Amino acid sequence: MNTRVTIVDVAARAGVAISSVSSALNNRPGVSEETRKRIVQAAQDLGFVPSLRGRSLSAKRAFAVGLVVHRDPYVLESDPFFGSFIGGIETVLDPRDYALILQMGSEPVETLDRYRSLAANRRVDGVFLSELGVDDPRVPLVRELGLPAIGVNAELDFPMPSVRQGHVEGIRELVAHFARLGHRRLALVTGPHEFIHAGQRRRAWSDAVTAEGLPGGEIVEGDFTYDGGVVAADRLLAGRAASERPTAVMCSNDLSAIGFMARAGELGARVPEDLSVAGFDGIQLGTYVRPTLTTIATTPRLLGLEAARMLLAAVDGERVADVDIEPARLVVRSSTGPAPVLR
Amino acid sequence: MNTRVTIVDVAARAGVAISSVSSALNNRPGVSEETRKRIVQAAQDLGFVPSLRGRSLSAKRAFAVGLVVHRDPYVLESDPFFGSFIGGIETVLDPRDYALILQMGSEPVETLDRYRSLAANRRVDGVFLSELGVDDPRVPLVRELGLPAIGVNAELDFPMPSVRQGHVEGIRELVAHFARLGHRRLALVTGPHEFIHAGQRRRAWSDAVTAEGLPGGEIVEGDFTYDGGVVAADRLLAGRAASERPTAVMCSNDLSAIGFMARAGELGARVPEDLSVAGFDGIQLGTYVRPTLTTIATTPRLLGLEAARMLLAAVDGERVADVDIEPARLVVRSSTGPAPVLR
DNA sequence: GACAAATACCGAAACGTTTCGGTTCTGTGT
DNA sequence: ACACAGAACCGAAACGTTTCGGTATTTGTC
Repeated sequence: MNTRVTIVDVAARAGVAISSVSSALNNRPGVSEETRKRIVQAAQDLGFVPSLRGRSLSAKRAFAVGLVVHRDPYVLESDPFFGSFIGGIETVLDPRDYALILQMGSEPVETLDRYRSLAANRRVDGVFLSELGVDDPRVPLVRELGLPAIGVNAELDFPMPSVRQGHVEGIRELVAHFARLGHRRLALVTGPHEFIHAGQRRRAWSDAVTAEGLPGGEIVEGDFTYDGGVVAADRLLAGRAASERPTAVMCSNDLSAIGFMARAGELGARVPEDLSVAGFDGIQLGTYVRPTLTTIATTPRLLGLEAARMLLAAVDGERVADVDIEPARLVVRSSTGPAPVLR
Repeated sequence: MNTRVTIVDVAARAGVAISSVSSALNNRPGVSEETRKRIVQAAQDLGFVPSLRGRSLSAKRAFAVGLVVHRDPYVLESDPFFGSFIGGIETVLDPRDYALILQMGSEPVETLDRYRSLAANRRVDGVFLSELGVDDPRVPLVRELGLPAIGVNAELDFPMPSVRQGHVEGIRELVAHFARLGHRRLALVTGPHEFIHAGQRRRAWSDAVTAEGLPGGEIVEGDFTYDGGVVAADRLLAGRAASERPTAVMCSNDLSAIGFMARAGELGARVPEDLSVAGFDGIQLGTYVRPTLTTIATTPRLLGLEAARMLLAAVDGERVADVDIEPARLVVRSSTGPAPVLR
């Protein structure tokens, strides 16, 4: 019973050749308006849906794109990024009848193999490259595999098209915010140096601090986790007199900022009275914790949307230009306040 | 240059017919050991990878399975479940050369359409049904579409094969834990009643409370979010004398428990001195907050692993039996303690 | 009314596998 | 020496589409 209706059924019902059906349904020229109507009608009557498999073989396309996430599941757990990012991707993929193939590799090596097998049997027509590392081995790999790819928040000299959300503006706003509040002793908690976006945020921070004419301040490396924030708070606050502690800290993502705040409280630093803390990302959780977290809000959904649009264009063989979406902006909430008066 | 090596190339090099190559490479009988070796060698020399598209068309299979997530991105954001769940799925899919197609629908209606189009062009060979609702419309739909499916944490009378992780044991352990600590005034914060697992946890709770001979206590409906926990804390604690407040509360997931704890603190209830709070899930965040969260720890990775194994079996036409994985167990941390002494 | 050009339509090949029926070959038993 | 079973191998069809070259038909021109 369950034999699907194919193009030959439609052709038979409309009394034409299958090539005509194909032309009619794909709006190719060379078929009269009259028969086109008849064919469309027949297709509709029979509930014809072109077989993806047939199309795929003939068109040499997979009609799918790939996203390989290489993260520890437990980091992913609290990661706001991919949910919204994927949501944005879907928005574009769906109307074009493309699908998203998701792979997860915890080990970096494993990840490379995923790309390799994705390419080997041509399961995808293109891939996203997100969470880029410095000298990321995936870049030469996809190039070698001849796989169209779009970089997400890549460096400016990235060798393939890339979509970016500016971080400079937001960070500059934050530093200005700190300066206006009278802070002089700043500190930064970075992400792991092997991620390029960690380095980007770090440089933007240093530039902004210099531009405001403030002292450089300490920089400690975190790891984008809650725990990393806790450890950073220990490094910057534990065993120090109030006068030696920084009064304003930016953490390179919200999760670590939240960990930082929690530990700061335990170490006797009240937020924001003694210490201002800000994050980066704009995750929901930041509006729930007390005090609510000042942050630089990103829009991963938009990033995904634009990335998908670009990838499909690249798959179609178009030359696609880099895109900069609306930069991440400062969102002031209650974890930042005036610098404490020194005794 | 980029023309892929196909089975005919292999056949030519080995000096045999393509049908023999196919037989040899798929370990079908009817080809001598000698020529099999020769064929395998030729395939290796040429770096032959069978085309998924060709196989797909011929075998009438997509070699992919689907997962449709229907959640608000912002709930997903803090959701530990899918990261690990998907990780578990991949473990099984990968060696079998299957891929996972992920779709996200925020609207329930949208979700149904996703399943429909997934089935219409046969993009997947089967799907997972997770986060089941009561009278979930997806069930009749996949049935009508003739799509193999596996339920995840479905009810016992679920009409298709399903993998479950027991929640009864852990909840019974938690209630016993509360009883042993001297708590008599209990309360439960549920999930939205339209999710079956919310109902399941609620019933298990009531049963366990009765079994321990404790008074029923209050039950308020939450929504699995941090905010829902905050609201529930207001409902149960605000404007009440200590003697009227519950002394032990279980929230139906960790995120809402964390929200509950935060608000409880603001309302002057110290955790765990005045009030014991427990969650359900076992997310990483629960080990970070202070006090660390007592919870009932689930293992979504195992759930995904088993679900994928079952789905592939179902796709192969096997009759697959339900599977119960190791139940979720109580993990006592520091958010629960002895009941306060009444004045 | 003849001829060229444009249009509508068709048939077959191509995409890369698997499968199935058929042919050739080898070896066994009589 | 012959029949015959079984193994090894082959050719072609099938899966469902798109594309391309070709033929028949219409239209337009002089």
